[in-house]
Amino acid sequence: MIDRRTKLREATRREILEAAWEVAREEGIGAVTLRDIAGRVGMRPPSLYTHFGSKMAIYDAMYRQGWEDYLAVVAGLEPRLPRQPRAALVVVAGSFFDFALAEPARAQLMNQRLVPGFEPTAEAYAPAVQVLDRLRGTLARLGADGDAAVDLFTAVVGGLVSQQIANDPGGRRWRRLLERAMDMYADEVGLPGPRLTPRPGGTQGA
Amino acid sequence: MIDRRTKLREATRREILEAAWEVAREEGIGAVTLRDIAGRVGMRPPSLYTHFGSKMAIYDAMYRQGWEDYLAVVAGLEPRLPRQPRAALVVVAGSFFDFALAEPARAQLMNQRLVPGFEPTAEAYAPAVQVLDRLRGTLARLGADGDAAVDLFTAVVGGLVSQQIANDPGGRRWRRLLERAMDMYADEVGLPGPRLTPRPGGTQGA
DNA sequence: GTCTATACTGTGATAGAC
DNA sequence: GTCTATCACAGTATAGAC
Repeated sequence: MIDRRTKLREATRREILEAAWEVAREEGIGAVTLRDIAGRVGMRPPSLYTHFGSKMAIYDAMYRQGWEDYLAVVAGLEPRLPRQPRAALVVVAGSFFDFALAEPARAQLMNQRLVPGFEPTAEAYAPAVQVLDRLRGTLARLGADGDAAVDLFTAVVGGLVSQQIANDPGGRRWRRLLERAMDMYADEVGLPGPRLTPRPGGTQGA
Repeated sequence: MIDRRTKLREATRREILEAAWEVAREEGIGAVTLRDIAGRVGMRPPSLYTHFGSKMAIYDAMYRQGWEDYLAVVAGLEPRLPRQPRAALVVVAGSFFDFALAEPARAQLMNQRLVPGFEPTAEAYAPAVQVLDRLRGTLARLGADGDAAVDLFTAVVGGLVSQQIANDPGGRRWRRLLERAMDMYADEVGLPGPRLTPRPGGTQGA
């Protein structure tokens, strides 16, 4: 039964989460304090405990929201992936890269263990698992089968993203390597099709 | 002039750092408190300020020590690298991987921004730069030239390490992919020599 | 120079009045 | 549901004992 009261509660929760994202964007995900959040929604800090059981519960809801948002991105992407496996690979990896770089604070919460002591609950982790399941299916359809292929993919894309955030925030130094990295990966797992980028030593050398 | 007093000071600093590493190992790098450290060395928390200007200064010294230790590993490794470029690649990447996995707390301090607000000073960052310079030289000697080759290498190896720490701590799920990842990388940058691992689809398929 | 005692500020969290 | 008041604990600063 969803009556008016629970709807109002939901609205307040959303308002609190939106304020938390604002603080995270401006101050960094680790610098979020209950006072900052409360100030933005016009509450005293203890009042937040009416809506969230703890600060970790707020992080948990943010984590879940981040993965739900990206799950929506992936779901919208899938029906219109390019037919060429390599081009599709670039679209999939690029969507993750750009989603992460659009809000580094969110990406750090979702992918790194930037908040000491924070572990997502099973419910909050669920959409992340769905994203991984979809990825597994997409890779298999493109011709990359098996756990190892998935693990290698997440390592390569995740590595590019975290290098970009850590060492060239706001730039594109590792973003520019994404197409080449996908060619490298496609060659390794045996995807068909011509390379999208020239192999550096191959074309101009001997 | 290094008299007895400054030597004692140095010893105390080392003792404090060792205690800090202990806490980091047991509780996690983000859970280190001055009270914990002080307790282990038999001091009151404010006394630590005689030896370190702030908690961040302790993190800074730890960061520097971590990279100095790994620099020593790399320096000891270099004279006896295998002649085969691919085998050498595996040794270099493996040394980083194993160094990181031996103490995840140290790796998180060194590679991720796990401590909110912590930025290494230029002095502490210096050994990290030296490691990167050596890596650049080593890769070039093996036949992988240019910034892109270095950036791709750090992304791949860093990605494997962070996936391992985050998603399979204590296991070897991504560690097992290291040789194959180095073959993949070697193929991409055009290193000579036969593959160390069989290409999955190539040998048993058509 | 080195450490202690004390205190100040800010944090997440709880209890109880309204 | 929100408030005030309060707590325990964090990092930090300073004054003073030795």
